[in-house]
Order: sequence, then structure tokens, then C-alpha cells
Amino acid sequence: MKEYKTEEEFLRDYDPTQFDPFSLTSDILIFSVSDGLQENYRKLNKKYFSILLVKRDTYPFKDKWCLPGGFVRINEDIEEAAERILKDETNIKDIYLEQLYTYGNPNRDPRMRVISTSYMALIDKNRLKVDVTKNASWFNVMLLEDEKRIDVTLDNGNELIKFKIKKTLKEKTTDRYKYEILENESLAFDHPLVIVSGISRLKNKLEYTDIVFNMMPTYFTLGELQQVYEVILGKKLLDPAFRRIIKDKVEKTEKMQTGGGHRPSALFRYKMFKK
Amino acid sequence: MKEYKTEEEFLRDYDPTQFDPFSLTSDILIFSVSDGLQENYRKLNKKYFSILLVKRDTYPFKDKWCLPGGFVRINEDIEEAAERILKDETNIKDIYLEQLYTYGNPNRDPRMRVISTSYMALIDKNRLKVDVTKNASWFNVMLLEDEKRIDVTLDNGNELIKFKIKKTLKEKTTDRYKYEILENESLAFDHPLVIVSGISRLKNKLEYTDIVFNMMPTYFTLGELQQVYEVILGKKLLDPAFRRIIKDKVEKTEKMQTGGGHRPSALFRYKMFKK
DNA sequence: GTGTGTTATTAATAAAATGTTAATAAGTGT
DNA sequence: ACACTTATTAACATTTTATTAATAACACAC
Repeated sequence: MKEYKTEEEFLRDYDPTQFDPFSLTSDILIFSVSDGLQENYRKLNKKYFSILLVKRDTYPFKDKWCLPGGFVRINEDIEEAAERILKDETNIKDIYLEQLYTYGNPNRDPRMRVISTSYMALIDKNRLKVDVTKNASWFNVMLLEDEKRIDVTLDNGNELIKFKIKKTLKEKTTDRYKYEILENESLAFDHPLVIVSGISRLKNKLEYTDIVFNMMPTYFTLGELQQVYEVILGKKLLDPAFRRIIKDKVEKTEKMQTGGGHRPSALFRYKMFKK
Repeated sequence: MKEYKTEEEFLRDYDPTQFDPFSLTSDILIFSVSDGLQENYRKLNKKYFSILLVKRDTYPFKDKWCLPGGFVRINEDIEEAAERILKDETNIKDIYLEQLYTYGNPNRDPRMRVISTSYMALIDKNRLKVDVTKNASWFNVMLLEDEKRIDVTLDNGNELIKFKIKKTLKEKTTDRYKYEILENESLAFDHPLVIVSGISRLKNKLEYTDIVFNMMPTYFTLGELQQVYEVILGKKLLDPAFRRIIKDKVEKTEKMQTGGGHRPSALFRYKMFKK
């Protein structure tokens, strides 16, 4: 092996093909909250927690649903690629984007060795008009979870997607689970895993950050905010407890919301500068 | 473009070279806690929080220190690669390993486009004999941090490594910062960024998980455990408060530790099964 | 218009968790 | 025997959280 005196000399002779080539993609888990159909003329809309999926029109996994994603370009940072893909698929930008996890199982793509770095994006569907083409659709998420498995149902009003995940405790000190796909008919790649671990991350962050406000409109009632927490966490919260926790994060505005068939509620907004 | 009828047909013709080739590496941030020198004949050893670095013996960054790492093989999962690298560099296995973040700046490696997925590993130096070769060394970590920057000093008893990081608030709802290297003489690649964001993750997990026990021996005193928390969090904790928080996680054993020049203390161990 | 159903909002109280100070314990070394 | 050190816990004040229940105010039915 040749001895080099300087880094410049070494780099001039360097052969980049000596290491195995990987392809790199970025997949984005776009979360939002949507209003369901009114259950009767009186009840307020029930909220749902939803994700955006696109239908593949080429092989592999032709006609299956998958997360918006694409190949990272050779001169592009991974996060830049995620932003570009988000813009291409939904025409939205400048929204919450966070790297989640990098999936690198050698068999996760039948074509070749593809690494995928997943990102989570949060949007308020009311604030930003998403360009949902005929190949993209919002699916409401319903989870049934216990210590050993997660059953997921996705519903876009037209089509139901179901998959089942097996959970095994991987590491007890931090309660981390290994997820494996038990049943999956309709989703491409390992995207069921990306979805469940992304939801798990979101649930966690909901409890100790202000992340929820990325999914809210500028003005909202505390009832609406509480519904968003409830639908993501999958459980009911008691009003006074919820208000106590949230009260330092929001400020009451002059505006009121009437028309709900009940006492009107004050509209709040996220408080940017907390004491 | 040719129309394919089946996935098999498509895959048979697939040309994997049509997408840009990336190289993939895995870098491991190995944390442990070490005993410092005795300050006087009476005081107990002061504990330090430490990381393992290796000295590069080839270009690029020849003679600089870096995190243990290496290229992922084409048929190997990323986490498998991390385990292999850990075994090669330190001769340890079956320890706490968690994926942290994937770094993909196009210029992070001068040779070519290299993606690096970082992992954090935790070990108890007393429990496992680490094979520290002449090119590997434990460095005690000292941090000086405020809202805008982090000054880091690493000390292996022989050599001091200093670097400075600029922090800018990237996203206010979840308090995420963007880190940039301000000054760095001695570390290779973007490893200063990997180190500070890894420490930040560890601090966070310390507060809401039992992760600390991965760095502790089987039997330990509550004073030792408290010192580990203090040295990682960088602040003093009050004894009764600490004991209240920790008491559900540990169980007292019959064993006692004497010889410290003061009242002996009970030895505890991590309680696997909590109510 | 009066009553009923609905959600909004907060008061009031009980229970639990946390913060703080200080007292007592039990070794080692002088 | 005494001083020094860390271990351990008691006791109390303070804050936070949980729970129940009361009151508010609009829309609709009649």
C-alpha cells in the first residue's frame, strides 16, 4: 500500500468505487388531524389523526400504498431531499420536519440495497392547502395496541388498509420494542414499521414538548386542542388536568367561537414566549 | 419505457446502477463512567463521564481522533455493522446500543459521498474489560454550555482535546437546536456534532428512563448512582429528592460497602420487575 | 320564551409528589 | 474519645396533580 505524505495527495489518488454502493432514500411520515363526519346534526365533528399515503404507479410494489419518498441526490443533504420530496408530493413547505430513524435491512428493497432515512412532518390541514393529487390520499389512523402487538387500520373513506405488527421488548431499561410485520397486504416496503415507530415517537413528544401546535390552526379552542391530544394518545383526558398542563403554553384571545349548540368557547393561540 | 406485467419481470431487468452510489458508515459513541484520581487521601474518587475515541492511522484525517466506526457491508444490516465495529474496536458485545441520527451532509467526508448512521453504546467499564489498544483511549468529558454555545474539553490524562459548538434554536415547539462546529482542531469528520447531540440525547433519556443502569455495575451504592446522574446532568442533586425518585427502580441487598472512612453504605441493584 | 341538552369553564377539595432543612448513624483516622 | 466524612431518614413546607361538582351560556325543540 502506497504511503502518502499529505491528505491532498491521498485524496487525489482515492478510488471511491472500492466501497460497496448503497442507494439512499428518504421517506416522510406526514401527520395531520382531520375532522370526521358529523355523527348527528348536533354533535361537533369528531377528530381523527391521519397520515398521507401515495399510491405507487411503478414496480416494485406497483399499486400498493406507501409513504411519500424518493431517492436522495448525490449532492443533496438528506434533510434537503426530504424537503424537496415534501414539496413535490404535497406542494407544502416550511413545516415541522424531524428525522426519525434510518432503516437498513439488506432485504428491505427487492431491487438493490436501499437505505431509507425516515422523517416525520406535521401540518395543519386547515392552514395549508395540500395538493392531494389522484395518487395521494389522507388516511385516518386507528390503533389497537397492547404489550405484544399493534393492529392498525387506515381509512380514507373509500378504502381500508389493515396491518398487524408484533412487538417484542428489546431493551428493558428504556422500554424499547422491536417491531416486526405480522400481516400486511396493502403497504409497500417496510412502511408499516415506519408508521408505527413514527406514531410512537409522536406520542412520546406530545407528552414533553409543544409539538402539537404544529398540527393546530392559529386560533383554536381548548376543547379542540384536547381532542387532538386525546385522538393521538388514544385516551380521554380530564378537563381540569388538561387545562392546568396547557395553560402556560397558550394565551386567550379576544375571539370567541359560537354556533356549537352550547356555551361558546374562547379562542386561544400558542404562546411563543413563555416565562 | 418498457411496460412490465409482473414484479418478477421488472426486477429481472432492473439496473441498480441508475441511481447515485453512496457509501454508508456507522459511528459509535461509547459512553461510560470512570473514577478520577483521588483528590486527597480521604475523599472518595470523583466520577467522570467519558467517551471512547480512536486515533486514525490513515488518511483522511490521519492522526486525528475520531469515534470508532467503519463501513457497513453490502449484505449487513446497519445495526449489525455497529455491533461488529464495537466488537472489533473494543472486544465488547451484548451491551446497550441505540441508533441516534444519520448524518448526510454532502461534504462531510472529503473522499466521496459518505452517509453515517451514529449509534450510542453504554457500558460499565468495571463489568466488561475493554480492549483499549494503543490507538484507543477513554476521554473524560467536560462541558460548558449555555443557550448559544457548547465548549467541550476531552481529557485522557495525557492529551486535551477542545472544540466549540454554536447552538441555534431550530424549532421552538420541541426545543431542537442546530449545531455547528465553531472551533475544532483534533477531531475528524463531523464527530464533534455527533458527540454533542449524543450527549444531549443521553441527558434527556436519563430523566425519563432507566438508561443509567447500563453504565452501572451489578451492585452499587446510592451515592455512586447519584454521582453518575450528577456528572452526566452537570448539576448537584439533593439527596432526599434523588432517593425518592430512584427508590422504585432499585432494591437493597444484604451486602454493605465499608472502608470509605465514613458510615458504610448498603449496596443496591437494579430492580428488573417493577410493580 | 321556557326548558333541555351540550360543551365551556372554574371552584373547591383531597391526595400525591417534590423541595428543603436538619437530625441521627456508623464507619475511619488522629 | 473525638473529629471528619458520607449514609440515611425524619419532618415539615410547598407545589403539583387528581377528582368531583358547580356554574355558564349558547342552540334547538316545543
